[in-house]
Amino acid sequence: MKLAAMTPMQQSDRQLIFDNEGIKAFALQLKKIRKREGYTQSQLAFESGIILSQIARIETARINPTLSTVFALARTLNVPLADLFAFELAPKEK
Amino acid sequence: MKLAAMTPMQQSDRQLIFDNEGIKAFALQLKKIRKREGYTQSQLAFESGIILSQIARIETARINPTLSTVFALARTLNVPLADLFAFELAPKEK
DNA sequence: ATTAATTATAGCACGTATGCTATAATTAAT
DNA sequence: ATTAATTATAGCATACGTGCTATAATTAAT
Repeated sequence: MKLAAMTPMQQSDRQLIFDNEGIKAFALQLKKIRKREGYTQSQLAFESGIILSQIARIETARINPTLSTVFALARTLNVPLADLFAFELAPKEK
Repeated sequence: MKLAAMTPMQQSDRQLIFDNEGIKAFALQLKKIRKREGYTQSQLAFESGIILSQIARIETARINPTLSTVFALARTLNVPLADLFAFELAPKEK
């Protein structure tokens, strides 16, 4: 029996967005600033309350972090938010 | 019978962060820039692909948006990311 | 005052961010 | 070469962001 026959397997038509380009750019930016400020992932994790594995996931662009997470990192690194976002997004082609 | 007796009701000890202050500041900033750029929520929704209700939720600081969402908004509004984050977070007290 | 436009709220389903814990892989130090 | 430190990966449970649809509330226009 074919698997498809028993499992409906209907995928959602609705698409969530994962902005690969932006997420990668942010990952780089965070890593850069973290090092610039002399933090290891481990220290940053401890002081910010964001778990280490999560910081690694962010810096390797595996996930799409929330603002609260980013805010916690910026606060700990003691840098303006704008610093973490000082990179260019490719403009939307219309 | 007491409700507590039948339902375990054990809440997770783990705490997720919702940075109320930051989320509120971002909400204001988005609203400000959206208007400055002459967009209604509805237009912004349509062009960015972010659903209207979601934009309202963001501007009323009900949710903690993801970076991909913010990136989509910045792209549509055609403003640098740093603009959306041009506000101060209260420094972390240690 | 009515009507239209805009913004806000509500509830649901689904996907995924996060915390947690453990381990592997990589890099730095000795 | 070993050891230590740092970073990356994995799998799970839980919370919650997002899309979707519908409706209410508010504000602007006539």
